[in-house]
Amino acid sequence: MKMRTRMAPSPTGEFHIGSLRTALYDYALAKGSGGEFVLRVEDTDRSRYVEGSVERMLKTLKDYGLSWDEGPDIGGPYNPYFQSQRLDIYKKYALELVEKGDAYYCFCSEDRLKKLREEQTKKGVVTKYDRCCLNLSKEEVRKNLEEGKPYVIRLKVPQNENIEFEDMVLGKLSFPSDDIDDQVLIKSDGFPTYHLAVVVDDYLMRITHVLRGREWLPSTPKHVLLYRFFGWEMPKFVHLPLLRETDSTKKLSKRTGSVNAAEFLKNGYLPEAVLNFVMFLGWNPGTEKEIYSLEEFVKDFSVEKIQKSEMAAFDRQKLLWLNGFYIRNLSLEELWGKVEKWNREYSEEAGTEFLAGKSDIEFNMKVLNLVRERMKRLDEFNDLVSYFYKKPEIDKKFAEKFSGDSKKAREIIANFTEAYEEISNEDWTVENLDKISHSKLEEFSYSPKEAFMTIRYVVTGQESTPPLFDVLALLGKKETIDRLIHALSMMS
RNA sequence: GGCCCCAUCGUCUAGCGGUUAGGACAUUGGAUUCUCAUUCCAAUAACUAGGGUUCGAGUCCCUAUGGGGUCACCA
Repeated sequence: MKMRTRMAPSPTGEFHIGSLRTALYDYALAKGSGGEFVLRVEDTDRSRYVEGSVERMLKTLKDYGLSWDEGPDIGGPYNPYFQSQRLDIYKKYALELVEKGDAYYCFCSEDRLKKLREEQTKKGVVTKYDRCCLNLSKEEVRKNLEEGKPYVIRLKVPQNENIEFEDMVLGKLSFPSDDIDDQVLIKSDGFPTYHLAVVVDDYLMRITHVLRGREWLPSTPKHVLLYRFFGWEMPKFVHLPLLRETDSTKKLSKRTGSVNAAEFLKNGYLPEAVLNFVMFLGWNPGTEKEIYSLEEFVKDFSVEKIQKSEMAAFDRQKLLWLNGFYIRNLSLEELWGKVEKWNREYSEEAGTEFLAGKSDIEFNMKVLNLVRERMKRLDEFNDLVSYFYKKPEIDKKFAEKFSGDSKKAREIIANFTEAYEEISNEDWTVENLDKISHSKLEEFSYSPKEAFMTIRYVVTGQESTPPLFDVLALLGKKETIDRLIHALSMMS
């Protein structure tokens, strides 16, 4: 069965990582069934509209490798895809409901509603509209309308009934209708609320499966009622687990890290890795496979395997591991491409310098090869390799700590400098450096640690680097000896 | 508070009446080693509690407890 899914974000801020998950599941369902994935902008709240957020959202989706068949940018058979451009449609349907007696005009002021809610809260009863305007006569309504009194249109929720529906994840669900408020359908500014707009649009756009976060579950009965009043067939509902931090029962929060989908890219995560990670936020194949490309995911994803648990944890530690895994499994060329791209887009913002960018590509690839398994994020590259491109700053005291005293440190450096000077340029290889260095170790009875760590530090300015002789071999004879001599002079 | 939902190693989870309760992350130990990583091997570690149903329950039912969602002219 061909499925049509939709992702319906509201342009009220940044694109949340949870929305990326919803989009991914929508995409997989549509693509996996040969159907269409549509994007629809739910911009019915004018007060919260954020300039440029639609464009940023589309870009983020593309950056993650997702595409859509219909949407605000490309249009489609059910134009337009901005709800703000469909006002007439919602109005028409709302009026149809009023006509049939399933909705009614309400002229209550927001002030009155607020007071009403406060009273109800104080009494400890369900907060809902008291139906003050339900029984206004046609005359009164007409008069109010003519006077230009602000109004809303409310759904007339039937009393004393259980509203039942089926969710594909949770199964049969039932809500007592008496707890459901007479939801506003059309706001006083003429815009529809979410509830009216989704139902109308999902129907008109022939959406077959509605995927959304679990927070929507309690308002689904309202939608069910709307489908019933309109006499429309309902789509399948699929409510997804909420996202939360590991070690916390709280929702995902900015304080513990990014929640913005685009920010992960900025922070050096690979889109493939984030996507792979996001796939498992509420779903898993029931097998032990956990590395998934988008294509594989589209093939394996099924609604049946979506978790029933309330929340799925966003394990940042695991995301980091996964990202490192992806980095290590890329070919050198692919990885270099990603490093370059990251630096082009984000290094300035991140405040790091892409020294390798000005250097020889062949050399760069060798450098990358040495550090790749030490990288968990793309942004770590620049710091990891800086000493290949510029002389390090070294600290005298620090250089001495490996051998215990300054005299010995100088001695080590001098002896190795001398030994290395005897190696010809052609013989300046990892194997030779290794052989000669070890023989010097024996000759002077240095421990491997004191000697090699001293050399490592004065040449690179770092305590941890790739294997020492790989580093020296790549750095070249001249550069290595320059640095050793410089260290010697500053230490004496 | 009302309504609704959920409950397995430290963490994320698999499990859909009979399993030595599986995997991954993390942790610890070992191998490799000049450091840091990587890689490989190994170890530790879980069914919230109490009642039922059943020959047999992590799995089905009830209750308690715990957690979460939601109660707007926001989505």
